[in-house]
Parts: sequence; C-alpha cells; structure tokens
Amino acid sequence: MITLTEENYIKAIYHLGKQGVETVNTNAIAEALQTKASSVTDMLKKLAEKGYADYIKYQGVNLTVQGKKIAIGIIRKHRLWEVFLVEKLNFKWDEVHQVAEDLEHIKSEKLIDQLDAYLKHPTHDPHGDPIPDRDGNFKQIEKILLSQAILGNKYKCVGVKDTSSAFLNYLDANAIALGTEIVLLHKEPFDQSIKIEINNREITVSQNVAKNLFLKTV
Amino acid sequence: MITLTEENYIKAIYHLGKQGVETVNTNAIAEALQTKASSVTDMLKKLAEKGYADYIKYQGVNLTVQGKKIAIGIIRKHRLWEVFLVEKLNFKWDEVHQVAEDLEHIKSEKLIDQLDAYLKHPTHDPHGDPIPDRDGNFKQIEKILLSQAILGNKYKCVGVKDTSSAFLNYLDANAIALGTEIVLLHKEPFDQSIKIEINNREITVSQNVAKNLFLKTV
DNA sequence: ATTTAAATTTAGATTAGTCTAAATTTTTAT
DNA sequence: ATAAAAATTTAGACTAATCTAAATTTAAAT
Repeated sequence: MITLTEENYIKAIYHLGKQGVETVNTNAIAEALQTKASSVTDMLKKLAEKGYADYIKYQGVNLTVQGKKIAIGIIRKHRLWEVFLVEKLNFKWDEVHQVAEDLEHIKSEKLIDQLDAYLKHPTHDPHGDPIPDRDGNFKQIEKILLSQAILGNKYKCVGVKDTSSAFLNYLDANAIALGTEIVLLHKEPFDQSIKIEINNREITVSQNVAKNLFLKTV
Repeated sequence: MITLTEENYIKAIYHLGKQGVETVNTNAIAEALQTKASSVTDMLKKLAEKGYADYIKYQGVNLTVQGKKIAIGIIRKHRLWEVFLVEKLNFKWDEVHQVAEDLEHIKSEKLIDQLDAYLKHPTHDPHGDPIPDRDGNFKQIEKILLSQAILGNKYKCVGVKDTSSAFLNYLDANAIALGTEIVLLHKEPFDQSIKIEINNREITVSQNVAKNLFLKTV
C-alpha cells in the first residue's frame, strides 16, 4: 500500500522531472514540498526500496516506470476533479487547486472512471493541462508562450503557466479565458510589453503576462 | 487542526452514543474501529484534552457540544457524497459506503456547500438516513421496523438498518427500494415471517428482513 | 463480603514522517 | 589543484498513532 506522503513525493518528482530531462535533485524536492532536504533523503531511500524510484546517493532521483504510472494516475485524478469543481460546482479556476490536491488521493478506480464518464471524458483541465486517460496516455498540445508568438499571427489561448490566483483573476478581469482568440499586434522592444487584439478589443499586456500565457496557432 | 484519526474516533463515539443515552465505553469503540482498547484510551485522553470529549477514567466518554458539531459535520459530508455517488455516478447503494468513508474527510466548506446545492439539498441519503443541513440540524423521520408494523396498514419504505451488500442486493432483487409502498398482509406466528404486498405482488420475507427494513405510515 | 472475571489503563516499544546539527560529498572559484 | 561554498547525507531526537503485556479498577458471582 502506498501512503499519502509517498504519493506527494512521487508527484513532485514527476513534475520536477518534466521540465528538464536530467535527474531531480534533493533540494528541488524539498523546496517543492516545503520540507527539509534531510526528510527528502529519507523518503528517496524508501521510494527506491519500494521500486518507485531510481536513486543514487548525491546524484539525484528518477521515477521508475512503476513510479511514473503512479504519478500519472494521481495527475489524472487531480485534473478530473478540477474539471468537476469548475463545471459542476461553479468553482472559479483559481479556487480548484487546493481542494483537488486532497481529492486526488481518494483511492477508488470505479469512482474516477465514473467521474471521467460523467464529465464526458474531458481531455484538458480548467488551466489547459492535458488529462491522462485510463491507460495513462495523453498528448501535450503544441503550445507556445505569448512572449514567443509571432507578430500578426492568430492564436488561441490553451493554458497558463502561472496558476496563482493573482494571475488567473487578472485574466478573468480582462476576459481572457481558455479558447479565447488572440491576434498579436505589436511587440514593444523597450519593456517587452505586447499589444493584442482580443474580443475585438485592443489591450496591452506586460512581459510577465506574456511569459505565462500559452497559445496555439489557429 | 483535527487529524483524520481523531475524526474517525469522534464519528464512532457519536454513532455509538446515539443508540443508548449512556456514556460510550472503551471496548465498544475499539470494536467499532477495529483497534485495541489501549489505543482507544490514548485517543480518548487526547480528545478530552482538545475539548472534543468529556472523558472519565474507567467510566466512559461523551462528546462535548464541539465534538458533536464535528461528528455531525462529518456525517453531513458522508451522506451528501453517498447521494452524489448514487445519483450522479451510478453507484449502487451497497457500493457507496467505502468511498464515502474517504470523501467525508475532505476539508472544504465551499466544496460541501456547493455539492449540497448541486444535489438540490437532499434530506436523506440512499439508505434513508437524514442529512444534516449547514447548521447541523436534521429531523429523524418517525419510522418503525417492518417487524413492528401493524396488520393491514399501508407503509412506505424509508430506510434500512443493515447496510450490508447482502441485504441491499436482496432488496434490489425483490424490487424493494426507498419510497416503495408496502401493505402488511400476514404475520406468521411460527417463524415471524411476514407476507407483504409490494408493487401489486405478494411476497413473504423472513424475520431477519423484517427486522432491518424501516417503514413509515402512509 | 470476598473472590473471580471483565474492562480499562499504564508502561514501554514500534513505525512513519519529520526535524536539527554535524559530517560528508560534489561543485565552483580562484 | 586546492580551498571555499553548496548540496546532500547521516546521526540522533521528536510526535502521532499504534501495539503487547502487565497492572489496576470496576462489575459480577457466589
């Protein structure tokens, strides 16, 4: 049986591993889980012993196939619950994370499969992140940051990088939602701010915003 | 902050306390939670210290007002989730208990209030047990066991005492559900079996069944 | 009213997860 | 190439929840 704490470590390792390809290091995990490096070391030994991770002293850690499967299962649950909270219970997209963080640990195959069916097998969560299917398969959309977009092109919002309330509320206030169409009008060399057309309205967003909004070409 | 284990003890004490009025004793709690009496003693001290229970050495335990409030909150969550599982996710009424046992510990006021609204403020769970409202109020229906019913009277099924799969499946197989109307036709003195009319069909049920089916007069 | 039985509590140990502080290894900088 | 800095691990201690076995209290029985 896998404990809640083990699940949280596995999930953290998975997410940290995704960014770069190299092995994940102790301090990064400690930072992510708001714990101490020494606690992480203890857990890494345990995860390795249980076959969820490959761990070499002083070198870092990687999930095994089995560990990855567990991580993806948790992510599937997390994202399905997020969809449920937003679509059925009227949560706003900045309110779902904390609750989903708890719901993701409920262990019932039937529960999650029925929930998946009830939500009509959604492929993405409210932040635009892909939802793995029963077998753990999911495809990342080809997406770029607004800051990397090309002048004059037409795009569609497909996700956010920063999921803080501050950012999500900013987007709400400016009527930028997943699926919204955007045309890139001007890039200001001075401060990297960007002028876009959205819902037939022209607005200028800061570099900070541009670096946290994912788009796909339309 | 209250731990998951503390919540489970509080719930157990609440349920055991409901049956009789006296204080709840250590062995009963140990039996209910499948643990040892010595573990229970430790926890009772802790619950008393935290103000959730009044505990006197060797004499037994009672919940304080605060403890009762917590118990009712957990029961509210448990029963709302049971309704959700049956009505939205197509669980059968004998499959919901284990999952609800986990879901009841998710801590989010908003989650449970929104769920309540989404389910249209149900007053009873799939087994006929009442669901407390936000303020912890609920009314027990005036109900009797089929074994105590009076010949010739008309009744409606409102709940079950035994919630085992075996019993619930028996009821399903005989098309006895919550809300079904029943007329008491005959009580056999020899073995206490009872002949009833249900859905224009006459069936005979054993004493065992009669002692686990709750009815209300119609 | 004692004795016996049952229930309950205490004492001391165990496990999972965490921490601090000290020791070790790796990396970086000169 | 060696010293200093950063990262990581070990050692030892702590808390929550549990257990076994022994001691104590209460209840039951003669």
